[in-house]
Amino acid sequence: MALTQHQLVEQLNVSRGTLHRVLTGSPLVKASTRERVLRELERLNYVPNAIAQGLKNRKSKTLGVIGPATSNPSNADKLTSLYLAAREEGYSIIFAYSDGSSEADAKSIRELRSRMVDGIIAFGRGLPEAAPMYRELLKDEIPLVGLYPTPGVETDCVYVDTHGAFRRMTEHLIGLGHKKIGLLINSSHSLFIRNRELGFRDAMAKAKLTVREEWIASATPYDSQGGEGEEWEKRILQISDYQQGFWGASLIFAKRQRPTAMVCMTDDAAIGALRAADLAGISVPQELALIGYNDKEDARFARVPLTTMHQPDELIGREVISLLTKRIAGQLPAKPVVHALQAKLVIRESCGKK
Amino acid sequence: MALTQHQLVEQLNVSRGTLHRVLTGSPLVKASTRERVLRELERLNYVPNAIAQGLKNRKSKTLGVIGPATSNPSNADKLTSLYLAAREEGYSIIFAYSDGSSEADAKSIRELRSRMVDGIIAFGRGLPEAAPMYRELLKDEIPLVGLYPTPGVETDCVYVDTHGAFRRMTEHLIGLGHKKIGLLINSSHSLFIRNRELGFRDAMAKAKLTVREEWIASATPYDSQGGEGEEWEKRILQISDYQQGFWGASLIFAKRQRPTAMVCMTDDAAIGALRAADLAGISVPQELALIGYNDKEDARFARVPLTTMHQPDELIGREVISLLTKRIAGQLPAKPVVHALQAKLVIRESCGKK
DNA sequence: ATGAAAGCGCTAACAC
DNA sequence: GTGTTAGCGCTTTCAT
Repeated sequence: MALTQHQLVEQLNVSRGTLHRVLTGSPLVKASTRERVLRELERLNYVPNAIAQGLKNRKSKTLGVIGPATSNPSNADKLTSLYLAAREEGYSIIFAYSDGSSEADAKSIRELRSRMVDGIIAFGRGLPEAAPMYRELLKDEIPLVGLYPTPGVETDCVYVDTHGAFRRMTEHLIGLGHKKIGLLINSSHSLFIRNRELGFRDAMAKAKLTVREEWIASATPYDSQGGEGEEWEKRILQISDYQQGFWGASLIFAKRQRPTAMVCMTDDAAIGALRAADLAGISVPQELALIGYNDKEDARFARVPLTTMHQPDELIGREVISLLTKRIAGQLPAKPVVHALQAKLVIRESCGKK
Repeated sequence: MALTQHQLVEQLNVSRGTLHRVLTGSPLVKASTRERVLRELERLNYVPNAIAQGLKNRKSKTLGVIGPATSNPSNADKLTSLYLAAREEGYSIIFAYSDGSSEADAKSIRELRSRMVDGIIAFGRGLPEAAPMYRELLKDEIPLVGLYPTPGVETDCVYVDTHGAFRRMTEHLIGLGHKKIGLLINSSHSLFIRNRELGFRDAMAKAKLTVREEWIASATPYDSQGGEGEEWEKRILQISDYQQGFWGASLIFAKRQRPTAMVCMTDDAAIGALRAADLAGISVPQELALIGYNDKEDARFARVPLTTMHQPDELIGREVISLLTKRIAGQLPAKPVVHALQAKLVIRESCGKK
């Protein structure tokens, strides 16, 4: 069905060598031959067989994407920008979704290795549990770039500095005069989440403000007191950020004393908190300032438009692909490159105008 | 680096034939040999080279996904379920995002053809403009299943019946006693959108209710009166559903007479309308009932939890893959299979409880 | 400037 | 029950 070079050679009366030279733009071809061949190629709509090329070159020109790349709009945007940047460089993307469990990861890794991907991009949340998988990949010397640092894994990484972001969010609130500041977070052990809390605590400490633990709502599955490991992480993931925000905030509102501001894990959590505040008759931002994270579109259209942090998702794709292709080409020193990008504060109404 | 059968054969003291027979589970191998080989395979962590297999078998065991597969949470969910179902069948997914413009489509198609995908899944919105691309694919006899019917294209298709869904949404409102019903829609020429309006009009006609055109807000780019073609579609896409809902509703609220209920294109549009209502001091659902479509998580957490339609996104993946693999295997009659799934009404509060 | 031929890792048909 | 071999479509080296 699809045209092969073999068939082409017959039709065009040239040798495979010449055909190949035309195809690769080598100058060692007579201009008239080149032109004729090119014209025919166009007419016959020849598409080279990337599978055969891959086998021969031992480079498939594909990149694998592993992890929960579609689990939220921000990740989905990253995936899109990854694809666009990869295509510029002649790479295709093999999508190997994984919910982050080790069986799912293992399956995906096997799949990608079998497809001879030239490199892998790992969506992850910085869970220590995921380290063994990454290490296996590194052992095989497959170029790997992470979208969040995984504790105990030394690899290339392009990520948004959530620690710094939450520091700045908290500072924003402090700058607005708030002293009684709460935090809506969850009890995941992922760095992705833990760093948010650390950023918050850092800013509070730096401003010599005391952190009241009762104002930290660390959402936890209803029927349990705490836990760890994959099973635990999975259960946390099952509670949506909205719910975490809603119940977390409701719990805090029930205390004798309330904070005047809350730093929220995500926009969704902030929107959940906003609803809880509405229901409790607490006005935002007058009685309670709320700051979110992600700048998803919903943030702008929340009942009170959310002040939040915007992540440069579009940029991430470019950075990752640029790093990964250089790594594949062996143009990078052995030492892993870690590239932190900064989120940007977007001021809207949920902390008061200004 | 990666182990090949050639190397394996040396280490294991068996022939390629026997190795292959073990690998494919053929019974024509002495049990003891099989066991020994299997054990070694495991120990050495052999992963077959899918590229070489693909070249040899002339089946890459990959499926291409084309179109805006990450552009909204519903599509992203479909992509995930597609991946999971495909993996069950031994297929990998090549992700070829396209915004739906013909250049982007053409690039993606070329990419997928070059990768020898065994089949293609097309995310699309039922735009007549997209027909030529699909037809090119069909001409090459690449199995193709669409996720929405494209006018003028005869191909396998698994989709959610939005026409019926909007009929039922409207009927729900009518059943609640509403007679003055508006519609928030946009001016895309895609079937994906047009069918919603048709469903609405059908239900109104059937109930002998007059459709007041002034209550139909058909969002249009600000600086223009109408248009068509790719450029037009692209501009509409740039206006978010929230904005379309917000401005569309605001426009309707400004009329001398207002509807008592509105059917909204999507949940986001409904949330936009809800905000417009809040700002205009119109209470939902008492003065205005609002019904959305998609049941995205935001719908449940809107200020007034949205009554909406839930799409079986998880199911779609299975259906599509099942259809596509059968088509690839030649187990289907030539006549395209079109499979419409039904969305389900989810009653919450935005139309009044009940 | 052009052509011929070997081989990437795998499968399958055929020989033993 | 096991071994051998030709070739899938392409690239690349070497010869002409």
